[in-house]
Amino acid sequence: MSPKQVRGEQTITRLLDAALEVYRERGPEGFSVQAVTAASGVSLGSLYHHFGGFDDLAAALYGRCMTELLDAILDRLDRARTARTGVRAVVTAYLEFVRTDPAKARFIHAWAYAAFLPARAAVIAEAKRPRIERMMAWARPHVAAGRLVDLPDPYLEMLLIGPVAETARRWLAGGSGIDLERAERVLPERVWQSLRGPAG
Amino acid sequence: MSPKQVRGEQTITRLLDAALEVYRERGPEGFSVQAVTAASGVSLGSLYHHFGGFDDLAAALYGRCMTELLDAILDRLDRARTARTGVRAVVTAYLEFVRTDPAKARFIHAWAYAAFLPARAAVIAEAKRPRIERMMAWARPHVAAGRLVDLPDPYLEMLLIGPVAETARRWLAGGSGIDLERAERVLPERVWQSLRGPAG
DNA sequence: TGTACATCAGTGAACGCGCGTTCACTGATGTAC
DNA sequence: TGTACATCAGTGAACGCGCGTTCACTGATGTAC
Repeated sequence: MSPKQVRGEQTITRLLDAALEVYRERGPEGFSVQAVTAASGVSLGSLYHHFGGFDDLAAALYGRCMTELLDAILDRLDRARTARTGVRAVVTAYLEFVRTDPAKARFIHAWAYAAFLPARAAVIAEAKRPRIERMMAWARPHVAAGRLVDLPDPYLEMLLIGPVAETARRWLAGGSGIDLERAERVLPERVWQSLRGPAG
Repeated sequence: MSPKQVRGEQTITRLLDAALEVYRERGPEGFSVQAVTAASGVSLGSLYHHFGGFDDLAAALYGRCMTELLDAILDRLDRARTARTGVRAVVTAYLEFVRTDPAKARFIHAWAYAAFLPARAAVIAEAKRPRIERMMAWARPHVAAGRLVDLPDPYLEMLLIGPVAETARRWLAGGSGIDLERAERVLPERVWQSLRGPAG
């Protein structure tokens, strides 16, 4: 997890790449150490040299996927000028990410639940916090100006992410008549309506 | 799963009760056939007499929990007179359910993801469909009158359930500064804002 | 520049544990005449 | 009402598979003088 040589860094990358690939192709059932080592060409012992256990590898992959998702969102958010376009950008970026890379999205959603144990929850929160914080920092001036509703951060986040996260989950679970592109057209404005403040 | 004697019905109930209890006390890690048989006092063979496999038992438990949740919501919805109070009732009822019986809520959220396999997804959808349909039937006249926004059913559902589901998930995962009672005060009105139509 | 040593990285056979599942069986309940 | 038979329900020891993990080892890279 903290290699001292470049070679080690590369091995870790190869493992995480292979892990995602395994998950993409065989789903949660086929996601195992043996499958990952086979797919990566890295030996079992080497995997254990870099990770404390298989769960740590999964946590690392989760962190990587989550970081990508949040960065994709933040990238869009930075270019938004108004409160409304900002909110819409977040929703759109999330849905686009899911559509573009369903495997990563699926891993994120599936794995949030292995995160029941407090120990892992902390690691995960650590990866997310600075980026969520940036999102909230973006919101703050809009809240102050009354363009966004004045709520404690977590509830703002839930309203912003809830509908898209649920939509993603349903779509990833298959069927259920959800079309992501339609969601991209329909949801952003509605989420904005839930978040606009008295001056918005 | 379809017993021909009352005795069988009782055994199934005992198994499902025990399964929930095991899940409540030992979490997903400790959720196993052996644990369930031990907790229920029902023998392994008997469990397999009634269920095709352990997954089927889990699916049955999921169905039972989900039904309870949806019924709790529908019960509140039936007593709502306006579009606004209806939307608020759904949000409140969901959060109350989570607060009252976290184990059931946790099982629902955790298990929605074992449902990746199409076969099980169908079973689950079957349990939910009539009740979701009732929710949507409630919405339809309000949509027609312009009091609720005119969206295809799935997206309406996502906007209605998304923020609460995500809130529940976070709260169940522990920490993250979410207080359910505060959510009950704050979210309903915001969800309503996202769903109100031009005449609402 | 060369050598000796320490640390990091990688190897893969072997292991043990716990899981879901099976199976040959006994006991209880229902049914037909 | 009593008896014979069929089906349903329940039992628990035993099994095998696949999983994550360990470990004694070799090879590669970095460092000190």
